[in-house]
Amino acid sequence: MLSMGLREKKAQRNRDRIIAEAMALFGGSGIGYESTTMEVIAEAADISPSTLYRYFPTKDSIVLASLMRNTAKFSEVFAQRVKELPVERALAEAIFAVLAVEDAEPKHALMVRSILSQSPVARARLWDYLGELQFQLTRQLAECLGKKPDDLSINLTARIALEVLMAAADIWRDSKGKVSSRGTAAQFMRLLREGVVLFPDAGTEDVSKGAVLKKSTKKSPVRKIESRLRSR
Amino acid sequence: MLSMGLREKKAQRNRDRIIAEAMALFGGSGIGYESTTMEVIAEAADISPSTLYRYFPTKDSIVLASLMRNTAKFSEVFAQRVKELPVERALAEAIFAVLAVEDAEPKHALMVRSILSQSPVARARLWDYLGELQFQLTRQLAECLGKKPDDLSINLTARIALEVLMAAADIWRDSKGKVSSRGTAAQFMRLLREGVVLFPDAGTEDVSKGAVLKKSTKKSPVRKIESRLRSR
DNA sequence: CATCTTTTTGGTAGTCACTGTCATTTACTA
DNA sequence: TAGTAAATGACAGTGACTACCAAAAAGATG
Repeated sequence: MLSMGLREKKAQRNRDRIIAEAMALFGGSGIGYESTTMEVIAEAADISPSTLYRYFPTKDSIVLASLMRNTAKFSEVFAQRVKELPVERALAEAIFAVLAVEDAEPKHALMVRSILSQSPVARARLWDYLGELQFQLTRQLAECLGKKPDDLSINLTARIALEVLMAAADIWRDSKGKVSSRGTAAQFMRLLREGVVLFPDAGTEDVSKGAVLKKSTKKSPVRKIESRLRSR
Repeated sequence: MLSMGLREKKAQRNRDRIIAEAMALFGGSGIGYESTTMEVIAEAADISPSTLYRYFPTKDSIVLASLMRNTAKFSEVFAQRVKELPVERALAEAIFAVLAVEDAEPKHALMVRSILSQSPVARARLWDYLGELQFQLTRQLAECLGKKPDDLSINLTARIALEVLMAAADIWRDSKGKVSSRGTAAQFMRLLREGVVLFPDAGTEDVSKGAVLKKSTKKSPVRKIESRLRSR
């Protein structure tokens, strides 16, 4: 019961075969993402279109399956490293780990990026997936630091971490693999550490008037609560 | 010649009518995004499907047109304010300006967000649009600060600014409009200013070995702002 | 091994977003 | 008023994706 039966083995074989054939058709020496129909993919993988749709409900899910093999590293590495390292180090290493995978297989990574640039829907899926990653990371960070998941500083940190990851990958892709993505990420981290952030340290109050958080009441004369809330 | 002829007037009327009818059908008391076919929209707007496709090449472009009316404020306000204010203030005001528009029309904003959650393709378009915004902002910032557009600190600043904008909007949406988006944005800015950023100040080099960028040889002054690292 | 059940597969028909073409109508112009 | 260029609408596709049903394959049971 524990070992895979003939059924599951076949299914796994089919899944791998579909991804391989599809990616070959999509990028590189193939015919491009848009002009590769699901029928063609099915034919290349020796199954019927119906069955293909049963394995992958949408065309872009094939690309996503390929992409997730890389990004899955993130949460994994972070969860492991955070046990023995300070949070910020674990975060950095998780970022480097994902980028290292892409560095190791530049052809595959560039192909995925190429497909992404061809298909808005694929991009949408990636975005959704990043949202999930962010959600997950937020919870992990909250747990490590003993804060609530809806803490704004946690939220911001998770967002920025993933933004650094994406930014480094973007710049790497734009340079066609010439600049090291890990180097770029390291520079971003240094910039963050040094405080490049361009935000005013005063005067935001008048612009964001009425910016009271949560259930703070409608009592108008409590302007000072604002500063108390934000000074923490 | 300069004044709009009958043709352009009619076209404008059609555009407005299409957007209005479509948005009514998509959200709120309508029948939802997916189940509203282009044919139905055409019928509601009193034109043929062919003509509808001539006005809006894709279904999601109708949503996007509605969304852009808000986000267009960003570059506009920034370009204007940066003339008389320091860059960081102008950036903050641009963010607040966009959020203010959403605050002013919460029903419309929530509807757009609802549609976005229904359609991956619409999300993809929004993402693409954000990419353009980021590109534009990067150039604007570079010009203001006298740096090259491919400067990493510029790149990072633009990304973070838009991330703050999106984050505030996200949180506002998740709270169904209860928390002030401008207040949240202000808090994010404060956190950034105080240096919440969780990144190590040493040891990144060994992980990102070989990560040498153009002029990265320049060793920067080590400012340890990190003393305030969130260790609570 | 034969039989029964469950899962997997393939085929068929349909919906809908979107494209291309072409004749017709409509707004502008000489 | 006639002529031109643009806008429109009808029609016929293509391709992603869905729903449905019958046949084949895998597993369980006698």
